[in-house]
Parts: sequence; C-alpha cells; structure tokens
Amino acid sequence: MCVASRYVGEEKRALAGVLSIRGAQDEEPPDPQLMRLDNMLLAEGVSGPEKGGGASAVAAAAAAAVGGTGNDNSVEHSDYRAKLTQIRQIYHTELEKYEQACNEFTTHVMNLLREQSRTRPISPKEIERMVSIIHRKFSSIQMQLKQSTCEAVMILRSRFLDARRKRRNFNKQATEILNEYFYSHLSNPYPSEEAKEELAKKCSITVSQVSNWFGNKRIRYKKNIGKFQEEANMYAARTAVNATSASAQGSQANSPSTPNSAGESPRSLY
DNA sequence: TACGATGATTGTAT
DNA sequence: ATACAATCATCGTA
Repeated sequence: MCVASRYVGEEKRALAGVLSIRGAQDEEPPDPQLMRLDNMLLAEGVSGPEKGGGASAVAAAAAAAVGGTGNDNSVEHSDYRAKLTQIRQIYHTELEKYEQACNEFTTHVMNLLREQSRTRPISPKEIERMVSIIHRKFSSIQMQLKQSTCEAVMILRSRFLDARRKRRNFNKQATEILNEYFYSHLSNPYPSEEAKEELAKKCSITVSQVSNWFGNKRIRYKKNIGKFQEEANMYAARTAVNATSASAQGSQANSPSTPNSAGESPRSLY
C-alpha cells in the first residue's frame, strides 16, 4: 500500500518538466505557447482523431526505451491506453463545455447590449470589442485546460517510460563478468569504449548499462571499501587462480589482503 | 513488511 | 562529453 505516495516525487518531476516548458517562454507571447500545447496534445493522440494512434506510438516508444528485453507488456500497454483514453475523454468533454459556455455567454451579452441599445446608442465596434474580450477570456481558460491535460499526459508517460520501474537485476553470470573486470582493473576501473562493448556483448546488456554499472560500482566501492573487501578478495583470488592455472607455474602463495595492490597506479579512485 | 542491494535517472562540476 | 554524487524505484531476503 501507499504506492501512490511513492509516485509523488516522479509526478513532481513530470510537473516540473511541463512548467519548464511554460517558463521557457514566459515572455507574454500567447501563440507559441498555445501552439506547443496543441502540438503535444496532438502528438499524444489526445486532441487528434478518436482512435488511439498516438497511444500505440507512445507505447512503442516505451517498449523501445525499455530496451532489448522483448517482453510482452501488453497488460501495461492496455493499462496505458485506458488511462490515455480517459484523459482524452475528460479533455474533450471539458473543451466542449467551455465552448458551449462561451457561446452562451456571448449570446447573453449580445442580448444585453441589444436591450441597452434601446436606451443608448451602441456602436458595432463596441459589440465587436466585447465579443473579442469574451473570446480571449475563454481561450485562456481553454489554455489552462490544455496545460493541465499536458501535465496529466506527462505524468502518465513518465510512469510508463521511466526505466527505473522496469528494473531487473542482471543475471549471475553478467555480474560475475562485470565484477571480474572491475576487480582486475581496480587501479583504473574505467573501461574503454571497446572494452565496454565487449563486456556488453558478453553480458547480453547494452553499453550504457555497462556504463551505468561501472558508474554505480565505482562510487559505491569508494563509498565504503570495507563492505566490498570480501568480494574484492574473492575476485582477486579467482583471477590469481586463473593466471596460475594458465601459466602453470609461479608457486607463490597469494592471498591479497588488500586488493589495491593488484594495480600499478593506485589512487585513481580516490 | 522492513531493509539493504541494485539498476537507472537527474543534476552538477570538470 | 564524462564522471561523480544524490536520489529514485524496484528487487531479494530475513
């Protein structure tokens, strides 16, 4: 339970994203801002045709963002689509409501003006001005609706696109390979691009996942070396065994209590 | 269910 | 552009 509360931070992020779009052009030009909102709503399939073409596009993007794991997320897709259609329906009904209210209000004002025209002269220019004022007011309200709809879509998107939600631990073999590289290059645990590609291939993960792994590993190892001492010793011993079995000589007893001694140029991590 | 481990993202400094 | 640091969101386990 309390699942909703855990999403608050993420919603704040999504909201911040939307607000930053608004803030980017805060300089009182209503048209580009409105255009952006309209474009986004159209791209997300909210304001477009009733069929959810945009939804499937976003779902495909989400699937692509998750990466090579070609899992069947049809459940989540339908969940996403359901929520998007819900947003779309709310958006359309609200928009229609505003449209109708605008029309009613203008006719009401027109009637008032017509009534007043019996007691005082009213120029057509004045009427025109009134109408345009009313329309401006209502279009600003519509813009708010579009804004909040965009926010809702952004939140929905972030919920489905955020790869942190789909996190899966790497399999044992992959972490073995990564750890082996890390501890055998402890003096300089910064694999080159080629090395990363090699590791990625061996572990069946992407290069950026390798980069993430090394980034996390470096910082967490540095954070407290004591916690990783055992692991370090284990991998150091393993590589030592491999080396001796490969060369079949060198009878020195090696139990490196300090894994840092393995490298030539220490201190690169500190 | 609480908590540590872990992969991913975000923000900042270089 | 890359690394680091902090943080998020989930997983695995006691």
